[in-house]
Amino acid sequence: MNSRYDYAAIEKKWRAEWEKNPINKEDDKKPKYYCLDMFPYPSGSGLHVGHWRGYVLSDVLSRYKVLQGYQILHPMGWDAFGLPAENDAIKKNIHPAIGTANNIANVKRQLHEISAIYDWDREVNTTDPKFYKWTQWIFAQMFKKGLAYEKEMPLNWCPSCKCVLANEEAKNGVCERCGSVVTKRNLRQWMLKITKYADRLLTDLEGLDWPEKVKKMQTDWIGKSYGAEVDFPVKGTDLSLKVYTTRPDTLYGATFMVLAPEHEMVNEIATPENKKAVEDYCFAASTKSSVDRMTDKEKTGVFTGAYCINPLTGKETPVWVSDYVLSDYGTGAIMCVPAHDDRDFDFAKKFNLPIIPVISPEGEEEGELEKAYTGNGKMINSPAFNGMTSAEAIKFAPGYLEEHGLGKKTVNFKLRDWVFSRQRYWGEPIPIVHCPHCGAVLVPDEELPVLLPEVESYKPTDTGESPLSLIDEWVNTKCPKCGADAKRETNTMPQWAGSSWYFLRYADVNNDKELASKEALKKWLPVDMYVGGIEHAVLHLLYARFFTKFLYDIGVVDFEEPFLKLFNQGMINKDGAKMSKSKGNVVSPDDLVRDYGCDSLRMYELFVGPPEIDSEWDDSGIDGVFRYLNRVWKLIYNYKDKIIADTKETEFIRNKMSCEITTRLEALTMNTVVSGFMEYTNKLIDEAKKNDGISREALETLVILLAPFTPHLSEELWKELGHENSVFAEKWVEWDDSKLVLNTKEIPVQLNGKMRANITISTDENKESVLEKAKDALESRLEGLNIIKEIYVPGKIVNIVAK
RNA sequence: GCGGAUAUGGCGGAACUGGCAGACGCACUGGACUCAAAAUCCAGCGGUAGCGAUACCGUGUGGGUUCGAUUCCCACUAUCCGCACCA
Repeated sequence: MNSRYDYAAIEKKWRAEWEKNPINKEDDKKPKYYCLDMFPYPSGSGLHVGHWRGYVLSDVLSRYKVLQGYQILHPMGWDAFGLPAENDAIKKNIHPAIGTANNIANVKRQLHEISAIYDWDREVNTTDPKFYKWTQWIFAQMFKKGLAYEKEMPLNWCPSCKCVLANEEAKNGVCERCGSVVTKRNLRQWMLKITKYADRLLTDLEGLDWPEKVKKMQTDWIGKSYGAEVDFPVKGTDLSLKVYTTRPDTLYGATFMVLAPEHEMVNEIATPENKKAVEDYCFAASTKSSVDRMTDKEKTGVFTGAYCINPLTGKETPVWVSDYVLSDYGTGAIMCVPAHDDRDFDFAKKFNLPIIPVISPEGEEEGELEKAYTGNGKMINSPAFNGMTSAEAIKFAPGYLEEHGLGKKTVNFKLRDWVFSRQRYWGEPIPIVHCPHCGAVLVPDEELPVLLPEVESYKPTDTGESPLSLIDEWVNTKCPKCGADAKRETNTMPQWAGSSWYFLRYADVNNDKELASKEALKKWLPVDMYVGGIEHAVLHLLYARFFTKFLYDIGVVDFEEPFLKLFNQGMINKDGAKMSKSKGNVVSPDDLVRDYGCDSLRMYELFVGPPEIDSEWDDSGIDGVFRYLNRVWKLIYNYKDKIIADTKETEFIRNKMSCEITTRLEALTMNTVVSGFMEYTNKLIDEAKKNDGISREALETLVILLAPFTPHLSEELWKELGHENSVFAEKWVEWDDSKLVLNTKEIPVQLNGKMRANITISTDENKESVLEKAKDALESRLEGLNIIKEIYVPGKIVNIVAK
């Protein structure tokens, strides 16, 4: 054994050894553990230390589970469709498939440096026809069930990406990918009916072991609300306007109505003298950017000239049009209660509309309202509800309206259907043929995959058509149903398609009969631990849950939730900013592996801070971990031939260490695991020096505990301790609870709550004796004082209260 | 605007159910080894006063509960995150 810790040689040796003899062997006698990383997009700039963080964490867990006797599925793959590869292809004039393959090769090389126990035989790649065959197949099954449909409607259009965006990709009216301001465009697109699953997506969140934050984000995104639909007859016609409200209790206070500019009845009800103004307003609204529509706080609007009748008061309510009303939520029309809604209040003030309060705040005088009162209170001016509180009325009102045939109880969701087509080349072709006679016809399952054809130019167009539409020989085909001349769908699927189900494919990557066999799915799924960034809280994670639920409904999988436990690792920043090539603050793992070794970097990735919090990369921080591993090396080097029997102290330290490391590892507080290692190893080193020797149990415990974190070092030291087998063939350490306390203990003594002395007691010492000792220790300080109270918390602390 | 989270030395951060605040590490200071340096080892390292034992102050701010509060309660401030005209 070398006196120096030669990490480079050790790591090279064991990596080769594991290549020949993988430490994770499939064995159906063992329980399974599926530990999954969110698979990366193979970008050209490669991995930085921030990417390592999650991968190290999941690998530590996987190796820990190996030691606990599980068979592990810990796979890796590539989410490789998408715009960057396509844009890169346009720039370099190479096929995106080639650029993608190059990037994969590079990132794969970098991933090898982590020494994770990935099973590369199970690699998946979303751009591989053998894979996207099944992405298309899932779409086909959705089509058959009526969950995939075509619709023409105003959609989010990113002028820079030149394609439509899903609602989830256009938060705040800005493209999630490139930050451009999104415009609205009327386009015919493929939609997936995710809204049909809204309730299940909401209620099933409850049982998941996920961060509360993510559950809340999904809950808010789904946005379930309870209320009522109320019909307002349009004066002088047979028409009526349907509105949705969550505040049916305030119906007596509804003094006007507002329609979204896109509402279908706008034209119908506008009076001739107002028609021109209304049309002008609606046209202006249609050209306004989504951002402006969302952020303009100043209300605008136009009167239609029409009036509705408030069904409860019988009074006339003028009907207005304003772009603060959303056309695609509720009914696209609202009743306005300016007294109790901020937005309606602003509108009423601006256009001088009547304000009638119907809720009176408790204990306050009625008077001219300066702003809307949105709190609870007593119902007033509301014959049917007077005497109730607003909380009572809100429950009572829907039933009352139903009884009188004025409306009905309803729930509404913010979640919209998923816009599922993109006008770009580098994605899965949608397996549809458009026939002049039969309409949209599915490509039969047995003809899948519909291969992505070669094309001259990948450049997107401004027309809302995919580059695929330029390839006549591909576009022109026969209708699978009637054989007539027909055209292929030229849109492709969004980037999220493959990632919505890839975790199923790992179970059975080579299957060409099914997306995965029933047996394989039963064996490995669902995912026990899913590790990845928070940025997918409502995108990927919502889509994947939706796909899983659909596949459950058609009998492909037998579970409804794909990811039982989720962990979001924080980002690693440098100089206070997210690492990026353009900022030049990228820290490369390659250099650190060269200078400190993989084991040091693995351990430092965990030590840098609490794993769920964003952390700042500290260049010299890794020195501390490196020094620590050198101390471990020296401990074994110096004492492996000086083995003595366990002393009371080492027995205590190794039991305590086993207990602490395991508890902290289970809690995923990885930074404290590392500090725990340092703390207890330092203690063992002190003991070894004191006794000029140390027990075999102490050294072996340390080496096994370290194995998931520093696998190469542990293997080497395990061999140095005289073992033939791999350390990963061992069992995870156990400890003896009865050895977690020593028989004597030092406890603090306080006088009036201030720490004044320490006393040594034996663990079973009685209260009287402890207090006696404590008072002795405080003797001089107690002179001239009267003891008022004596507190002893057994084994913890003594506090004497004296005056 | 609404909702959520966080606040501890020069820095990253520990502290289990209310019980020695600052574990562990970085940086720094002094010492040993060395011709010298690096590496390593030893010691110190919240603030103020003191040669010193020690004393007082100290977990964002102000109050409260308690023998005892980083931890619980109330109010406030700052920062970060999510949502944002969803009726």
